[in-house]
Amino acid sequence: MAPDTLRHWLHPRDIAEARAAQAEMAARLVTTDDLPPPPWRLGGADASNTRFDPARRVHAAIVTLDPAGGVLATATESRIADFPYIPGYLGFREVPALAACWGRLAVKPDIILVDGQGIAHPRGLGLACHLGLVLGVPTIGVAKSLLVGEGEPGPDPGDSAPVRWKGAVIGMALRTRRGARPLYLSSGHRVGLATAAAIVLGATGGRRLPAPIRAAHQAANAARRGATSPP
DNA sequence: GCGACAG
DNA sequence: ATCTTGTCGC
Repeated sequence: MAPDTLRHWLHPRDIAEARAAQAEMAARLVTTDDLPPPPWRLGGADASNTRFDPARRVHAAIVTLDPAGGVLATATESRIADFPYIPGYLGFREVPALAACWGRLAVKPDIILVDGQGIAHPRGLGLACHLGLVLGVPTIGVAKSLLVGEGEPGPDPGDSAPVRWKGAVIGMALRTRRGARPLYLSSGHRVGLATAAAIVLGATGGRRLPAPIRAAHQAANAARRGATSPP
């Protein structure tokens, strides 16, 4: 893509431009499987924010795990976000820092599990889609709550229910652990929903969140704790 | 106009 | 997102 297109996708000057960038990206999104053959190295992406400064400094992390779950590589990036947190526009706040993490990550994963929505988003372009398009890498949206749509799975691990919104299925509510709130999965980029569900369920290991997301969360928190300057 | 609202 | 360790329960 042209350099200025990347600027547009990462640093819109206002909401109108951000919406236009999301429309461009949505037109390029691939929501069916376009993956290398397994086994895959799974990655996790997440960001941590500071209390009392919720709309400024972001601490992002991407980790790579081997098929057995061991951490192969970690990269973090702490910076002042140039876009505030606005529901529906999270990508513009977190993707620039996550892209910096990707550039320094010593071992790249085949698929990234992203802490946020994929296409289960008002304009079909959640954080996972945004990151996948900017990096050109397969991604899965793994959210802990819904932004749009509805869906309630049964109580047993593995139980699922479609997430429906405006008459269409946009994702899947998946119970990964008994007694815990479900996860909401949706296609990010180049990964279909069925494959996404199999991958997430296989990486759960008895916990609510899949291992790559947990590892990324820990790395992002560690970056925040260890960050210099104002907490 | 009112309420909802990933992280 | 963040404030927070131990504690109650399966």
